[in-house]
Amino acid sequence: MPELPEVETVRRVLAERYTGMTVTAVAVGKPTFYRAPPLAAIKILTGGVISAFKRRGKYLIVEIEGRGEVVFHLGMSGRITVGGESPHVRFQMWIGTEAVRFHDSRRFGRVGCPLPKLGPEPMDPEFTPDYLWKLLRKRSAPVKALIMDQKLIAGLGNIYATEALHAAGIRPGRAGKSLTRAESDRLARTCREVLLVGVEAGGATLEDAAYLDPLGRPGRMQMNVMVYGREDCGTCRRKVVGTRKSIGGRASAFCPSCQR
DNA sequence: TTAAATTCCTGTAAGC
DNA sequence: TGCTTACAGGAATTTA
Repeated sequence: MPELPEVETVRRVLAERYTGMTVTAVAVGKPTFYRAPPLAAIKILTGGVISAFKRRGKYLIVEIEGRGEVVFHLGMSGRITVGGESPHVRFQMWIGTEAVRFHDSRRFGRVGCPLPKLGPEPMDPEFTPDYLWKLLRKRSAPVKALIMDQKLIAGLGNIYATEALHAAGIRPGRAGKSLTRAESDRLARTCREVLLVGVEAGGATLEDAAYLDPLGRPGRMQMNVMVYGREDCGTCRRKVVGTRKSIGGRASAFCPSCQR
């Protein structure tokens, strides 16, 4: 599922290919994909010149010269492709002669939604060890739920939160306030690192809801995954412990040996 | 204020 | 083989 590195990879491909070009036409898919058609988005995009593709957390933003921005969220099964058919096309725009399509089988994605309030991204300057420490020290919620809360930190989903906690040697179910200052500092560093490695690798293409970039290319982050979706820990080879729907209503995994 | 539960939706996999 | 059921996921919304 697309998290920050996957969305960033999509953004880079689109920016490289289409910045400065005109959106010649727009079409929406089945009405069932929308509670209400994204009329404002259609109006902004149609005939507009793309000045930039931006990203905030897991949100992709298309900026149209002199008109404003249109926000996309890929949800968990959302994909953007250049050309490419599927029964799940919910939005498409023609840029030059190419059709850029938004597919979304599970319909958790959004087109033309408002950009919500988001916390800093782990690579932002304001995401300091102090910032994370102040956030965790008074909270009783599981640390994994806290670092996945987009209002607090933007960009981490289940895969990267799981990996950051593993790299920091912290169990996901621990209360935020149970972490020591040293653990919190370590986690601040690993949150940033896993995302940077993810971006560098072009995202993670795992078996479930496999992510591909707009040109159909897989990412390479799965090579670096140590616990998420694995049977054995990539560090010590011991059996990974998985729990379902336990933390923040989501499945969790950790290595009982590396994460004390 | 915070935390937990519920909702949305469908492809996939497991079980009978 | 064909059917039913449970479950995964992000974020908005509701309830406690």
